This record gives sequence, structure tokens and C-alpha cells, in this order.
Amino acid sequence: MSAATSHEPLTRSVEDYLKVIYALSPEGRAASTSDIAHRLELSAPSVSGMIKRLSEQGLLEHIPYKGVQLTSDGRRAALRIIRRHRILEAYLVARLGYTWDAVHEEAEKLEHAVSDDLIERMAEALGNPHADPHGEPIPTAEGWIEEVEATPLTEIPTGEPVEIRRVTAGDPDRLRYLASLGLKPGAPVTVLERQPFSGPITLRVLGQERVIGHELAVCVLCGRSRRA
Amino acid sequence: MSAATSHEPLTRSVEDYLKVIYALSPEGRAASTSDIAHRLELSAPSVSGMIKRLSEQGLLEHIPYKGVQLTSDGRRAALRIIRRHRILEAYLVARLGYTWDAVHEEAEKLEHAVSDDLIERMAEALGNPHADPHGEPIPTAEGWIEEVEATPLTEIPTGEPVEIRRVTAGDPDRLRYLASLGLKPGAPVTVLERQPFSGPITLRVLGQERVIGHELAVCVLCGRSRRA
DNA sequence: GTCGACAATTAGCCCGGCCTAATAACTGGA
DNA sequence: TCCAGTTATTAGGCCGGGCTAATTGTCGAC
Repeated sequence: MSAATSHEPLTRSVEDYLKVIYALSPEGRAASTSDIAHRLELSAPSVSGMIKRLSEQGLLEHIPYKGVQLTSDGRRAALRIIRRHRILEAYLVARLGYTWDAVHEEAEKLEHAVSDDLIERMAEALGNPHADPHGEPIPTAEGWIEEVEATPLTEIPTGEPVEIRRVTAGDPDRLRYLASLGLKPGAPVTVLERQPFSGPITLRVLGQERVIGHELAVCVLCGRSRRA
Repeated sequence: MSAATSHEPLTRSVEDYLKVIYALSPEGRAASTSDIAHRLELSAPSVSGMIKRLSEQGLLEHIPYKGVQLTSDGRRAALRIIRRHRILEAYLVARLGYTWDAVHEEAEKLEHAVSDDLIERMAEALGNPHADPHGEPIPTAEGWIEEVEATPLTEIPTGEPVEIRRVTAGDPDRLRYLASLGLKPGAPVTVLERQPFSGPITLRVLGQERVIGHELAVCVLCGRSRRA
């Protein structure tokens, strides 16, 4: 345990590692060194070295040649950073006129610099939102995160009216394009037709008929309309 | 010149050095290694080393054993950081409910992380203020800074109505105390009496008579009321 | 069961930015 | 004019966090 419990501030690097490890290890599965390296755009040996340090600090569980998982301390730290990131994104859009395609980069830098106090003030100013502009759930300050179940557009049955919950594209160009079609969280859509073999999908959104490719459609996650 | 013109991003450390060197070298005078070290709470050899690197990068003019001065590139960079810092302070107070004693620390970290874009959005949201909550002038994006002439309360003639321009205390406790007396930028004050030998000063502010010590009074800079 | 492909780790290096200890340069008084 | 004290710089080291090259594990195919 030792260092794990003591609250030495984490470095920027460490925070980035924890974030991607969280993203790469859904439900207790382990993240591989090379996946982490790929996500962070670092060499595998660099990641290997950091993994060793972080497991010595009690933030990771490492089974050599098998992968890593966050410990509960690591998970808590990761969720704190994710909370910062998503609140920042929400604030930038709501209060400073950013568009949803531009916030990620800015939040990526700020998340390492803001104090908890500032984050809570931003959250409060926004009425404690529970999702960021892309529909990603915002963890609470206590480290609880809502599990949003949502289905990619590619798997929604035709004719069933659904609502967009999350858009998982990161690339600004894709986000701008999707927004131009009205495909943003909260928008009601109905899949009209789906071509086989990863073909295009025809849908109705905001009264318009639209066709989008498979690659984009998998980023658009939907669920039944919340308020029935 | 070389590196000076190219816009490689400056590190956090470098930005801090430039800021304090700017603060320590008023009107072309040189800043000494030990003064810089003291302000940054670093050892003198560390500063010596950094000075060498920064002058090689064209940000400083260094005369060994004599001191350093910012080059025009260095000055431009310093003013950019100071702009960020002061706009951040202003924004935090105006939009997120911070008090003027709490903003410095937060801005100190954020100034190294925010983008120019974000800073300009904040400035615009505030109507492009020309001073931060302590009355310090905010440099323009082009690197011009207003020279505010102001006189410490300790030198204001008795009986002359003046207005507070700047409060140069950094310590949160002092700032809170001054605010509790109404001694903030913009407040009209009149010195009623001054005791000799750095003694206390009696003044009228907001219709109240107050007595403050010499040490605090030197931090309160005043000028003739702007709008006559 | 062995072999090859590929993933992961170790070895050894670099750089930024800090440190202490040792040395060198100014400066003001005797 | 020289010496002491102060101030600055050089020497040499450490740590975090990257890198490449070399080595070692793992595992599926034969």
C-alpha cells in the first residue's frame, strides 16, 4: 500500500497513463502494454517502465506478460481525472462558446492543471451535469460513474425510434460532420434502412432523411428515449 | 536568433523564469541570479544553468556576474504569460465566484495550460478588461502593457481624496483583511493622518475611519480619481 | 514437442531541470 | 593594493520520463 494511500500529487504523465488504462480495461479485463503504448503514442519500453513504477506505487496490478489492471486507488484516480476532463468540456461548450469538436484538446491540457475547487465550481455553475457534450457520463466527485447502456446505430432495428446517447468519435472533423447532420446526444433518430456488408445506413433525424457510412454509424450510440 | 523566432512551446519552468525576470527588471535594469533564485525558491546554480540555456535560446541577455535582461522575444513571451495570468484571475472572480485572495494560486497553474484561444474567449466574455482583480494592468494580446502610475498610501498627502488603483499584496491573509476594510481597487479613500517613523495611517474609506499599519499601507497604491 | 512470430521486458542511453560541493569573480574596506 | 566576504559559475549527481537495441516469454501452427 504505502504510497497508494498518501496523496502525493500525480504527474501529468501518470494521469494520462491511468486514464487510458481505465479506458482500455472494461470490466476487469487487463490492458496490454502495446495497447497502452499505442494510445499514448509512446514506445512499448517506456510503457513497461512506467507500469513498473505505477504498480510499485499501488496504482496498478501488473501480471508480467499478461497485462495491467487498475487497483481501486488507481481507478479512483482515473475517475477523478475523467471527471475533470468531462466537466471542463461541458463548461467550455456551455459558457465559452466552444463547439463539441474543439473541447477535447483544450480539456486534455487543463485537466492536469485545475484544482478540485475550480472543477466543483464549474460543475455547480452548470447545475452538476451528468454528461459531457459527447454524452459521456461524468463521474461524481466520490468516484461513482453511471453505466450508460447504448447501442451503436449499426445495431438498432429499423423503424424503432431511439435517441442518441453518446457519440464516441474523437476526431474533430468527424464530430463537425455529425453535428452538421444533427447527430448529437439527445437527438431522436429512426433507422430506416441498413445495407449489408457494413454498408451505409439510412435514417431519419430532425425530420430529414440522411445516409451515413458504417464507420461513422458505429460511433453513434443510442438508447430508448429516456422520458417515455 | 535561430530558436528565438521559432515558436516551440515554452516549458512550465521557462515560463516561470521569464515571468519573474520580467518582474525583477523594471525599465531595463538587470535581474541578479540570486534574486531570481529567491523568487522561484530554487538554488542559485539551478538558476545559473537555466540562464545559460535561455540566453542561448535568445530569450535573455546575460552578462556573466552582472545579471540578465529579457530580449524582446523574452519580453513578449513574459507578457503573454502575464496576460494569461491576469485574465484568468479576472475570469475566476467574475464568473466562478472566487475571491481575490484565492485566484493567484489557481491562475499560477492554469496559465501554463490554457490555449491562446481560451484566454481570448475569457477576455471577450468579460468585455476585455484592462486590469485584474488586484488592479494590475492586463497586457494586450499584442504585448502592450499600460503603465499605471500610482502612489502608495504611505505617500499620499493627508486630506487629498484619491482612488485605489492597485493592491500589491500577494498573501491571501493580507488580501482578505484589506478587503474586509473595503480597501480594493476603485475604492475612494482619503488619508486623514499619518504617524511618523513608519507608524499607522488613519484614513477614511466608504465613510468609515480606519487605521492600518505601514506594512499594509505600502501595498495599497492610489491615484487621482480617474473620472474627474 | 519444437519453432517462429510477436509481445514484453531489460539494458543502456539522453534530456530537462533540479540539487550540493567546490571554485571563481567581483567589491568594498583596511 | 590586497584580502575577505558575497555572489556567480562550474563540476558532478539524481530523478522522471522518454528513446533504441537486445533479450526473453508466450503461444499457435505444424
